[in-house]
Amino acid sequence: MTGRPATINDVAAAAGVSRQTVTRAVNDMPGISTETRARVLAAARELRYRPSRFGRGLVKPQTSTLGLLIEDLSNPYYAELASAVLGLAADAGWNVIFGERAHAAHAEEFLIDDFSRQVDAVISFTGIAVATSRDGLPDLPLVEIDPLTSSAGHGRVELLRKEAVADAVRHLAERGTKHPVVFDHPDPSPRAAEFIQAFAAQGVPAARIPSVGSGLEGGLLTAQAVLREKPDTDAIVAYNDVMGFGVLRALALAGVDVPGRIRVIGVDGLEIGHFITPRLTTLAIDMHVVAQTALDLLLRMHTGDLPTGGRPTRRTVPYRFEIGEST
Amino acid sequence: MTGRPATINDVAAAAGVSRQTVTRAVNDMPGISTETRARVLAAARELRYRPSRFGRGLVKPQTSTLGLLIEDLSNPYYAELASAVLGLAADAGWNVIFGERAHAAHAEEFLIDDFSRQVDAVISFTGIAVATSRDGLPDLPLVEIDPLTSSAGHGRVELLRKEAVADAVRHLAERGTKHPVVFDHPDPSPRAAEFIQAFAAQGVPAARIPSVGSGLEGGLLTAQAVLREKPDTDAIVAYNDVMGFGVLRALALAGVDVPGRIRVIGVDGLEIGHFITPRLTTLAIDMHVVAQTALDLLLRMHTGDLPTGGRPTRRTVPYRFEIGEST
DNA sequence: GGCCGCGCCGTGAACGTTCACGGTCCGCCT
DNA sequence: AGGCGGACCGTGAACGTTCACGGCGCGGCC
Repeated sequence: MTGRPATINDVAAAAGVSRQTVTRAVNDMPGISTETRARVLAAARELRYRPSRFGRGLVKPQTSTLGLLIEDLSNPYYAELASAVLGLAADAGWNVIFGERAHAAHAEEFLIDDFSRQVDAVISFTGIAVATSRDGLPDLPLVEIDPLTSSAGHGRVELLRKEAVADAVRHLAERGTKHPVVFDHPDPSPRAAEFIQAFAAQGVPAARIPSVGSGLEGGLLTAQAVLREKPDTDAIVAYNDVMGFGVLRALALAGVDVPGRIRVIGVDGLEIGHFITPRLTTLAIDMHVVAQTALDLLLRMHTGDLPTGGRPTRRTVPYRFEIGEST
Repeated sequence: MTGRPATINDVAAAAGVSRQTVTRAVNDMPGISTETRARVLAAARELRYRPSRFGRGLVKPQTSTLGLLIEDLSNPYYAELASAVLGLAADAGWNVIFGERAHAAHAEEFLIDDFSRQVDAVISFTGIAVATSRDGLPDLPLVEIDPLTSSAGHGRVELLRKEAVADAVRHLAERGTKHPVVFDHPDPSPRAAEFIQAFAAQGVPAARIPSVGSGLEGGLLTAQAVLREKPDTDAIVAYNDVMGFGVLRALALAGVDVPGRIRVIGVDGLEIGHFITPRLTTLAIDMHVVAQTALDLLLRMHTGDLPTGGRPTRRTVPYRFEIGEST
């Protein structure tokens, strides 16, 4: 009884009609009498019939599906992009399947074996390089946002920090910063390097601090470590806003005056940063623009307007420096 | 040239082999010589061939897809659940398609016409009642989380606030709260009613305040309005944590002492609430448990273990009262 | 009364893929 | 020399749905 799911033929047989009549009943098509429709729908209910999206997709103009691969949805930074992509994709008539790298232990194989088979194109917003082609098959359209490594993606949206970093560092220098520290991943990242270089250009030596942990907790712990080990620190550049919030919390707990004794600046421009006391100075970016750019690239790759092989197509979106109360 | 996408037959013809050989080449199957494989893959590349997931899904054991409908991904509350569902679903071998109500102007039709056709089951975490059955067809498995109205879903995860609300209100009353206000949606919600009722049980009259706007900004604006119009207010129950952050910001801007003059409490238990100064007192819930419960319900409906019609199956997850620094 | 039109319903074909099976060729063994 | 196994490749069928078309019966019009 609870064997394989019922097909349209089962329903047709049960109702004593043909496939086509079942289709007409199920899809609200004309050319069927009210009584027949009722009889067919009753049979469908009885058999728990649901039309197979595969059978249908084979015939009907296929609704396209986009895979969105992000690092961690619980970070508002990624959530904001995800939200923007979702809205734009819906407008374009696309469905969005999510993949989360943080929670998928087997991320790589997942993407290759399952994900890429369910999807017509991929937007990746995770540092790592993703492999989208199984041995020899043509790549599916892939747009990478802010990729750390120069990987195999053939559409790239690069987030320009240079200008904003310079503004931020100048801002700090003008306010007398002498001993700044720059939080970084355990592995050196270009982001931290840019800050340190910009400080150097202002004649200020900045120390790179590999953060202990990540996220809010990581920001807090790293800041506490800095307070202990580098007591003359007068500015902290957090790796991102979320860590910046953790830093602010650590400083508040330690009774450190911000920005009086230590100035704090984040990266991302999360909305909630505007509502925290003190309001976090940050490098902000418009996620909606990022999403729009990525999706535009992707759609054009999908229609064949842009190549999925050869040289990557690049787009850039700039950060802007946004002064809060924490500097 | 850039007409319809290439099929397996096109590749077979171009390589001068049969369909089956193309399958063998593409899927790494044995029984094909190295040279032939290379020739086929070259042709596939040339024609931009990608196997259709519909054609394949029709034959192979179908990977199931779950639709997750949430209110607004940019609210960390929903993002946390989404993240949890994503992880658990991936473990169970399910894909997850997202729908966002806030960004889908045409949410209802979207769900009915597109969404429900691409999906084998639905988890809905939005207040509104969703319709999943197109006229007469059997419902697909649907689990609703914390549904406002008693709607048509046949799996329900209800979030129990009663106990925690009582704890919170008692906590406030013990600390001498006399004139609390309770933020609410424009339309009266059960959540606010529960708080007001609990206050009444403690002999404290609480005022219901329909919030102006929602989110961080809404919390801020509503708090400012309260400061103007109800200056004797000594406690604010925000509708959720995010609004609570907005409230805290408004009070900080106005120089109001928290919790000295006004105590603030939120609902949700967001992680970031622990890192804000003052740490927000809140009603917390474990989103991972919620996700697990919902998914368990859903999977059992999907396998037919639980009915998708008849009386809804209910599960409950309790909030717990969590004392921070804001009360 | 014959013809047309319309409402209702059924029949082949097609969509793109994989599976089960059958065929061909070559080399090797007896 | 004949047979046999294995490597390689091709042929129908099946998956579940929709589309284009064709058939039937009935009422109305000339």
